[in-house]
Amino acid sequence: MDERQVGSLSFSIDFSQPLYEQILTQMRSLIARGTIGLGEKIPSVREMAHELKINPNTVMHAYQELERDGLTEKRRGQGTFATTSMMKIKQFKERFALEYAQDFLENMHSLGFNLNEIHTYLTRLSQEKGHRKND
Amino acid sequence: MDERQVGSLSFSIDFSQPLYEQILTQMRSLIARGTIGLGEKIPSVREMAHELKINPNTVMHAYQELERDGLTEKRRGQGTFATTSMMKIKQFKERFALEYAQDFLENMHSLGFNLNEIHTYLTRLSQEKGHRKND
DNA sequence: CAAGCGTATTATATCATATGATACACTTGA
DNA sequence: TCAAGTGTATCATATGATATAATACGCTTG
Repeated sequence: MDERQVGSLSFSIDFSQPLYEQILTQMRSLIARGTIGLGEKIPSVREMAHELKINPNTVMHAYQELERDGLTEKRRGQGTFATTSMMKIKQFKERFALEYAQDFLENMHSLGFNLNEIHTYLTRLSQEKGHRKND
Repeated sequence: MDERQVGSLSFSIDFSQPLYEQILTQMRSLIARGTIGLGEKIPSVREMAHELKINPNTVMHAYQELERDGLTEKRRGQGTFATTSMMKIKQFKERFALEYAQDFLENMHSLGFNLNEIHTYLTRLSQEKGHRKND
């Protein structure tokens, strides 16, 4: 694992996943959580590539996905910016939360757990971790 | 999507995932849920390959993972059998349930949801689906 | 108009995935 | 005994995703 700063942002890069997916996931989180504010400029393709020591094409790949997610808006000659639409971020979060929850339910179901057991399991796990700070 | 019978078992194969992963996931589920009983013989590598119209090597790949999971035992010259150990199945289920739950919590967390919101979300979703039969 | 943007193209390399063919060692039942 | 059915191993080959590298174009701003 490798922790790198790009401007005020921190990215952790390893080899467990495709590089563009790691950038994508972490940028999504930064925007969804509001660490990057509405309309705020995000690092340019070249800057990201240089700071993370990876190829600009790889960063491009991630940035194009962000655009499809509705989380960013690109302005030619200026750069890439977080969306100014709170609604788009809300929609993104709803969409992915739904997907994550469905996948989770489906996975647990395929192991033979029913809804009661799934709830019990998640409650137990989240209580174990529950003494961490709220955020 | 393509639904195929292998002996008394049904497999659905598409191109959304690697073939060996689809076999692996579905075999895991069949054993974890008890559709395939303790010590029961599972289809041979060649039979699976023939019925699913895929390469034996691809089936082998999946079967070797099942072995590592502790869900099957191979007997040279005889075939592959579901484990006779209820304990191993229980351990498998615990391990994956933990992994699925942790991934889910982490994913939701990265979207900015806190534990309360996660629970609310999952409850809402499982209630929507809740009128399906228990199984 | 230079510097910094996103974008496009072409080439190359590696790895995971999948297929195909063949062969070997083992077990069972006829 | 031996044929048939097992798991296993080893080649070769093909494709797609991932990543790098180099280069160039069009747009925007100071």
